This record gives sequence, structure tokens and C-alpha cells, in this order.
Amino acid sequence: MNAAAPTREQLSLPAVLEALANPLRLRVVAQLAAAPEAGLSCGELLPDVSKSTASHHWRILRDAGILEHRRDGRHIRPVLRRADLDARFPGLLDVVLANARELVRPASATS
Amino acid sequence: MNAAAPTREQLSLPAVLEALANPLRLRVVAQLAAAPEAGLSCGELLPDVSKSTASHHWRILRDAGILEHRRDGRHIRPVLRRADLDARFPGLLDVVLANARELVRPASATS
DNA sequence: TTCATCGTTCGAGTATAGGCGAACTGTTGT
DNA sequence: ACAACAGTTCGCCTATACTCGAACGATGAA
Repeated sequence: MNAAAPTREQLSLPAVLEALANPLRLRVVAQLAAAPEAGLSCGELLPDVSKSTASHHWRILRDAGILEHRRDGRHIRPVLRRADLDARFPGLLDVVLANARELVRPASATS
Repeated sequence: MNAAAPTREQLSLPAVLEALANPLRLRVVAQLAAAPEAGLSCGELLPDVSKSTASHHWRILRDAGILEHRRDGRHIRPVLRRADLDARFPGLLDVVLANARELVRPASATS
């Protein structure tokens, strides 16, 4: 069950796309990319689902190699594995995130 | 069940990523992008699965708006909706396909 | 018209995704 | 030591993905 985080070389394109194909996950990845220094915790990034559901999504993102967990006290700060992703799939994360901006801003502003 | 092909404006990033997240589908999309003029048919592009399975995958790709079907005699030629994809998600298809080359060449040639 | 061909649809089976609550683990603070 | 908090894990449920074979529909050829 525990798939263990893939090394940079083990990153799989289908797995990465699969992980990013979920609106909830794509949103938190976009948030992390937009504010890497904010140090947001798991709970802060996914406040709208139960803890077990949130944990499920974090696991998929970790197993795909998109992020890793850093413990900070009793919080866990997910951090993007940007260097690994950019090395293995150049341009992919940037392009996906550039086209996902409307998911972070929940389709409100007419401006 | 029939989701009908989305217009250019209706293209959804999660749906597109989901459709491309399957190795079989990613491969045929890459093949179509590499040889748009070849006019390959559904059966030629997916010879290794049953007809019903192939049809299932074509439907997902059509429903995501990645390609459309053009009848040519008794064959059907899937064609990429490149203009629509590039307009809605600039750079996405190019980047994904650039990083999917190893799927078209099944990891053999040392050359 | 009759037949073969190509793809779709239908029904079914197995596997996985995504959701939850309850119970557990690890950390901090009292 | 103990309580509070943050995530994880474990069942469990429902929904969807993926696969197939059989039957159906459309097309072109004999």
C-alpha cells in the first residue's frame, strides 16, 4: 500500500498527470507553488474535507513525487519537489500551473 | 452517459489531465501528434486491446475534448483538436508530449 | 442484397478513487 | 503524566475506471 516516494529518476509522467488531474489536488499544488514561503500546513491547505480525505490526497501527491512532507512541530508542511519535477519533466509544472490559475481564484472576479 | 464533446471554452484542465494520465491514451495522443498526416485509424492506433476497450478510451479522449472522430469510409480517423487545446491551455499539449516521448519509443533503442 | 469490416454499445467483473468516522501515532504544552 | 492537537491508518461505502465478449449499427464491396 505504501508506495514510497519516487526518486527523481523514478518520477512517472502518467502518475504525475493523474495526481494533478484532481481539482482539489491541483488547487493545493497551485497554492504551494504560488506561496512556497508561506509554510502552510496540511490542514490549512485543505480545510474543506475531512482529515482522512485530506491525508488520502496528500498521499497521492507524495506517491507521485510532486511534494514531500516536512514536520514542523506538530504541523506538517507539504513542500513542492520543484527541482526534481523540473529536472525530470521540464516545463510541465509551470505550464500546468499557468493554466490552473482559475482554480486558485475560484472563478469570481469579472476583472 | 454521453457527455458530448466540449467546445473550446468548455475544455476542463482536470478532464484533460485525467485523459492524458493513462499510458495507453497518452501514447496514442503522442502518435497522433507526431504523425497528424498519417491518417491512422482507431484500430491501427490501439491494436493491443479489444475493440470495446479501445472504444472506451477513444470516448474518454473525445469527451475531454482532446480529439474528434472523422469518419472515412468504414474507418474512423481520430484527429487532435490541437487549435482548441493550444488556445485554451497554451503550451500544455506541447510540454506533455515533449515529456512523453519515451512512451512512443518503448524504451528500447540505444541509438 | 448479402457479406465482411470497423467501431460503438451493452452487460458484467475486478480494481481503484474518493469520501467519511473512529481509532491510532507523534508532538507540544501544562 | 496528561491533555490537546495534527496527520495517518483502518474499515467501510459508493462511484467510476478498465477490461472483456457478445450483440448492434454503419459503411463499402461482391
